[in-house]
Amino acid sequence: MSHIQELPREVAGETRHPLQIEDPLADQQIIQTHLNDDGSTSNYFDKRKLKIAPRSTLQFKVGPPFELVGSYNTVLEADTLETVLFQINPRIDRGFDFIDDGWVGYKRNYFTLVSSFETPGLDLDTFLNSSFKVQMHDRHNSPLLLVKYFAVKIRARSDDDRTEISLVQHTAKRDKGPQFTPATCPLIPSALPQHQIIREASNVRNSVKMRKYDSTFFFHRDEDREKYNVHGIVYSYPDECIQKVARYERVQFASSINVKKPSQQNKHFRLHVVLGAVTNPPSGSSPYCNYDDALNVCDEMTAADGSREYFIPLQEMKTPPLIIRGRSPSNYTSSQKVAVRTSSSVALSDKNSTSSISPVIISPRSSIPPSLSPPEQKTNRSSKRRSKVSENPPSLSSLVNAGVGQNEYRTSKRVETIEHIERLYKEKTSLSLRTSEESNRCRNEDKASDMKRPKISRQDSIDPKEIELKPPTCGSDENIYVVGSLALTATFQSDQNDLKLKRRRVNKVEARTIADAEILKKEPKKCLLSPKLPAQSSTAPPSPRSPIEDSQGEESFGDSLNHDLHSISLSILDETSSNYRHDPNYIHSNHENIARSFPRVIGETSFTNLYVYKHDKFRMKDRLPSREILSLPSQVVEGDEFYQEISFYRH
DNA sequence: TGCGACACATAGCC
DNA sequence: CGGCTATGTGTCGC
Repeated sequence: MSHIQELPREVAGETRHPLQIEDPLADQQIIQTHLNDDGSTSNYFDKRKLKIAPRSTLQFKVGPPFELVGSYNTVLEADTLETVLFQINPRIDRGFDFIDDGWVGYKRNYFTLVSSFETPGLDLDTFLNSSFKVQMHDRHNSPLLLVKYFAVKIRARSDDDRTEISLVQHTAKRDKGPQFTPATCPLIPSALPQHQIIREASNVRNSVKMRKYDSTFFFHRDEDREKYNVHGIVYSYPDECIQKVARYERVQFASSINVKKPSQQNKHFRLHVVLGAVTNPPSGSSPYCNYDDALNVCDEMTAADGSREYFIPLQEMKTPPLIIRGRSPSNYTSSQKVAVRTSSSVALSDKNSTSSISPVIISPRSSIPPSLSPPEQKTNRSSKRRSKVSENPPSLSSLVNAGVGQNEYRTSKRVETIEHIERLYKEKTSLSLRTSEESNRCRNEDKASDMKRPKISRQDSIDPKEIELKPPTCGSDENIYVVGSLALTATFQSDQNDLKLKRRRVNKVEARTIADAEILKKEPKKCLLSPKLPAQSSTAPPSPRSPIEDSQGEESFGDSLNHDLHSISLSILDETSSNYRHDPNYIHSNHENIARSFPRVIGETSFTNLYVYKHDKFRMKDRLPSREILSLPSQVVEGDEFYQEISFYRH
């Protein structure tokens, strides 16, 4: 089903909010939410400005779309000699945020890249029972080589000087476990599991859950031995358990990379996914020795049994340029940094507390005067550092929370989570939110600021319906307080019942991004043509339901999806115009109590791999001109000419 | 200055 | 619910 068809008319149709869409303040939204194909969301935020807990589901997000680099050598079905078509199906599921029109990752953090491949027009059983030969395009006399198996591998390279960049992978044990280079992954054709499935399956240890996901990720050829031809390719794969999806999790760029050019400009990197056919070397002299180094046509590998194998590339895709932020402290903090002081855990655990007050104060790190900071403790490596939370000086607590009472102080290093904030609402606790400047002002001019904002008091309960998604205004409006993408507008309106109502509506809403609206506006015809391949449409589940067959007994996809949506429901908006812009004069109506915003311009195709299937050739089409900066085309079709960027593999 | 190593914090998993 | 696990990132010291 096409996203486009689900578009509410108000958004798809016309230029309903042209001014709002252009609002430069939209760029300052702290969290940009994008609806993924499967109904889950990707929440993009700048880690300089917002710290989210390492295990938060908000750390999962769909990364940049891949574009075709090229298709290379040809594979023929051995009996019919028909050409086999291939389609790599990659996606990034963790580690890259869309910030300021660019895709940004962190050198220290993991990313996840998953990929499957498909053979359009060739069903799986036929594939498994068939034999395949690969023909080298650049050698007239090249023999047809029998394909042992198909495999994908990933590579990274600098976009500026074209050098290859090492990738490293960790196990879940990280420092305590081994490091290794992402392996070439033998694969059989399969659809790519949806983003939500990758999330759910990311750290599964429970055997029931492992079984639940087994058929999604693995094919066991020996479980149905009679069904498959022992001469089919399925029996030349190296293992009984064959992966259907390559999951490269916990991947990082080599720690030695320089993320900036000598000029201090950001370097750009790209991640590549290469599908290849793996063969044995032909008997006698290897015809590849010439190719390997000079033309980089194929790579020699060593099989598990020690024999030589060759990886013959068939197709390659790559991301748009990626910015990698290094370890510089500036990449972890800024004057705009949003941190949170919350006693949520206290409020949540201290059921006996008579206080309903749970302040959440946003302030920059710099808002804590050094004199108020806990005294520095010089520690040796041998002694554990003390907990920053448990040893907060009470004097600071009383200062920061003056007039609030028994709330525990949290340092600005504390992680903010949307879940935290939402939980506070759910528990009907109060909260007050501040921008950094506001926080400072509050401490320094407490009474004065209270007078400036007579409607808001830290003792008052703030109704969730007063929450709006707004850009951080940093004091431009005294009645707006910002937390993440949330802004509280000072008002006395309060109606707890509305919350449940809104939540329900939020879960039903078919959210669209303004991005989609804008792209539709600019390129209505191109966008209405589905960018998806027929194969993608036919292999993808028709609805956001789990494709996993035996899922009883486990939390359903829908349930977990609801959790996920629930946790970010405050970011999910309808098409009301007031949700698209910062409007300090906005007056709440009963109709629209929870503001919702999708200000970032990200088109649907930003998250769809950029290729089209056409005349037995894959071509990168010059689509999405308004956002072409995201993915400079590696291939351009102009008239009958076909221009292609030089790739890892030259032909 | 940047990196390896260790440490802390915190949500998810079981 | 409590303990364990995984992972973003703070920090030390070279």
